[in-house]
This record gives sequence, structure tokens and C-alpha cells, in this order.
Amino acid sequence: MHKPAPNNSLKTACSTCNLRKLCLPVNLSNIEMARLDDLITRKGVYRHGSILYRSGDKFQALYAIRTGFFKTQILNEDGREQATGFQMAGEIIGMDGISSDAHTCDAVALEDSEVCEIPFNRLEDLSRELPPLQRHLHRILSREIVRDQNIMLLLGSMRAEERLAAFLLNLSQRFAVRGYSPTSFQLRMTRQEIGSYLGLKLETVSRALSQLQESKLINVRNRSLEILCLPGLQACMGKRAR
Amino acid sequence: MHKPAPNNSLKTACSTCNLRKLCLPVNLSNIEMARLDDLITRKGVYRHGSILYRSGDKFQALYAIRTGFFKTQILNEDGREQATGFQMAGEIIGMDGISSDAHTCDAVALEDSEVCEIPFNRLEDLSRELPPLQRHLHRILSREIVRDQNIMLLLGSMRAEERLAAFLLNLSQRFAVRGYSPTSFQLRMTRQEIGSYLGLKLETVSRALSQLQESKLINVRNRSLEILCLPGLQACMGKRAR
DNA sequence: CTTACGGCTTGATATATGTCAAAATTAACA
DNA sequence: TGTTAATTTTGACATATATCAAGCCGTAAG
Repeated sequence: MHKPAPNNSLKTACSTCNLRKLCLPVNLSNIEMARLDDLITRKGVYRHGSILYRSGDKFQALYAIRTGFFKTQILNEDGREQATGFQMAGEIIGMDGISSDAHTCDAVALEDSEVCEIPFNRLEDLSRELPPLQRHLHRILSREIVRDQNIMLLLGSMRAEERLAAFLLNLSQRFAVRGYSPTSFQLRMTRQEIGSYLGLKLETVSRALSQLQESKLINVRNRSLEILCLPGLQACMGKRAR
Repeated sequence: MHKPAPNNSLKTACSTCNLRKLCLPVNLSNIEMARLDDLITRKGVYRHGSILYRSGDKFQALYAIRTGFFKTQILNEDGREQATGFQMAGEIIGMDGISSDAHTCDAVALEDSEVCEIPFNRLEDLSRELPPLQRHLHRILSREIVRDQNIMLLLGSMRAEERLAAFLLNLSQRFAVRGYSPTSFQLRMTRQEIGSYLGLKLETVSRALSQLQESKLINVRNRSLEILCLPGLQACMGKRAR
């Protein structure tokens, strides 16, 4: 695995960042925004395959993804792994580490990526002074809880094809929010990684994709994916109980 | 379903609550503790089967369980349900509601239970003034994230018997922390509810319990459960990949 | 005390997904 | 650019869990 490029500790300006609406949509005055800018440093590029943090690492900061794509995963004692999420630009990761001052999962770059580091102690300090920031932090934490519980629903009650449909629709929606096409995008992860996330083997993922293609709901060729019928995929997601 | 008994709005004293170590283990002065007490009101008894909050309800408060047992569950559009957790005395629920100002799951009492209501706006206000309280709130939110991600691991990568073992060990540990026997306790939920939580059908839960009993790891008769060999159960949990 | 109902167990069978294997395709690297 | 390794697809078969069904048990209500 690669090492991240040397840390240039570039100062970042949230105030001028085009991801602000996604990442920290908080109403702050110019002065308050400057104080937020002051916390946050841009870290060097994380190359494809490199590790932002590892399970067990001391927790010190949250990370906002500026560009690129990450996955987070946890590992059993016996080596089983479970991808817990795929994160894209504008999303914040690392919140698992707050509870025990140590990260409980690994975060791996799936393509060359840049992140902003947000030292958590200083974020707590500032959020005591800026109620809107405090509120936003709580929302982010809660949103992660809701997200995880929806994955529990997926893993606990959906069949393979439904899981795939839900997964693709989720990606679609997140691309749409970022101004990309909701119906045509590149998968940044392998079938194996999709399977790890969805609780399926890679062969099952491949077969389910082929079936969705057979049903004319998607076109998939390697990593490039096209959704032919969003309503159809939505219908497929909620087909029948297991 | 029953209605909760009328809200007597009894003031509660965290300062004298024997669950304080579990619920709000924060170092506060007497004056600070009094301010915390001031927020929190004891709500009436929730009878077995009654609902603390429902998906879609406006989010206004977190709830600390004083006595009893709850389950939380989310429902698909098509009626599929997924239990997202079982909560016991000293645990705090309702955090899913913060992100969108509405609850995203139902919380149902599995036995007659009492809760303390913690109005969230006021908790935010106070936590801006009391850094240790702020830190604790963040830890609670993060702990829920870690808990959920571990359930994702369970649902995504364990087989039925392993899921059961993990589930029973988790209960065991939580009873132990509360001063109850870690090896002998009552299940508060039906096989169906266990199955909903573990992503299994009730028949599979029943069979897996019988198998664990066959292996002399547990004794189970209806809702009463005895763990005969904790290390054995732990071993069973991490047997082999799926 | 009796009856009724929901919850639980167990068996037989069906089915979805896993496992193993081979070939095709693509990506990575020298 | 050529070579190798990784990823993906597809098939044949194995297996874990779901489904369906019947009977039992325990609790609650009459």
C-alpha cells in the first residue's frame, strides 16, 4: 500500500469551498466562518489504496472528503471483513472513533483523494461557542446512525437483487446531489467490495447485476454503470419479504 | 396497544439515580448536576407493548431508560420490519431523530418500563456550558454508530448460530455490567423479535438455540436462558467465514 | 378449571446464495 | 508495448436458511 504524500498542512477555506453546502451547511457570519477555517487543514493526497486511518489508531480528528472516494470497513478477529460504507466528496468520516478515542474501522482510499482534517477537540470547543455548528455536528452524527440502521434493514431483510438495487439507487442519489448524472456513473469499487458491503459473495453480486441488466433496468460493463429505469429499480428494491 | 399512564412530570434527580454511572457518567459539580436534574423529567410507566415514539413523530427529546426493556425497529414501505436494537435500563434512545427532527424508528416497551425524558434543545444548551456533558453526548452518539456497525458485521458475515451466540454474549455482558448474572437471565423478546434483529426467521432462531443447547453451550427453556460455557459461546461466534 | 390463543419446536421440502472451477476480460506494471 | 496479475462472468453443484405444516406448551381470559 502507498503512503500518503507529505503533509503540506495547507490551510483550507471552508468559506470558499464549493462543497460547503454538502459538508457544513451552517449559517455563520464571516467572522465565525473564519474561525472554522482556522481549525481545518487540508491534508496531502491519499493515493488509491492508501489508508486514512486504521482500526485502533488514536482518534484525533474527523475528515471531510474534498475529492475522491473512500471505503470504511471493520474486521472480525478471524479476518472476516465488512465494508461499512463508501464515502464521497462532501461527506465526513471518522465519527466511530469518538466513543473510545480510537478508530474502530479502517478507511481506505478507493481512488486518489484529498481530505480536510478537522481536529475534534477544537471542533468541540468551537461548537460550544457557535450553536449552529453544534447543531450541525449533532445532525451529522445522527445521520450516520440513520444510515447504518438502513443498512441493517437491507442486510437483515432484503434479497440479493433488492440489495443491489438499493445500493445503486443510493449511489445514484448521492451523485445527483453533487451535480453528476444520477443515471450514468462509474463504480469505484470491485464486485468483492460491493459484496462485502451488501453481505454477498462477489459471484452473487455479479449475477445480480447481470439479472438487473437482463431485466433492462441497468446497463453495466465493468465499472461503468447506467441506470435505464429508476422507477423500475425502486420497484425492484421493495419486491417481497424474504 | 396500551397508552402510557398519564404523565406525572415527576422531577428526577440524576444526582441520586443509581443508574448514573451507566447513563451519564460525567464529572459535574453539585451545582452543575442540579442544572442537569432540572432538564430531566420522569415520564409515566410505559406498559408492555406501548409505544414510546413512532417513526415520523417529531423529535424533541432523548429518553433514558430507568427500568424495563425496549426494542427499536424500522419498517420498510412494504411492511418488512427490522429490529434495530433492544435497550435496557441505563441506555439512551431516540438519537436517530436528531438528523431530521423526526424519529426514523419505533420504540416499543417489551415489558412495563419507565423512562426519563431529556429535551434535546435544552440538553444542547446545557452541553455548550458544560464541556464534560458535551463530550459525553458525543460519546453516546458515537457509541451508537459503533454498535450499529457491529450489527452490520453480524448481519453481513455471520451464520445463524454465530449470530445467536453474538447476541447472547452481548446480552450477557450488558446484564453483567448492571450487576445481574451474566450466565442466567430471561429473554424479554420473542423468537420472532430475535429473528427480526438477527436477520433470521423465527424457526431458524429456534433451531439455532436448540443446536447451542445440544452442544452444551446453553440451556434454554422458553424465555429463560442459561449460558453454560461463555468461552465456548465466544468460540462459536468466530467460527468460520460464510 | 377449562378453553383459546400466541408462542415455540420440530420435520419435510424448497430455494437463494455460497462454493468451486474455468475462461474471458481488463487493469497494472515492467 | 508486452506480460502478468487482478477482476469479472458464468456454469455446476453444495448448503444454509426459508417456507410450509403439524403438534405442543404455557399463559391469559372466561
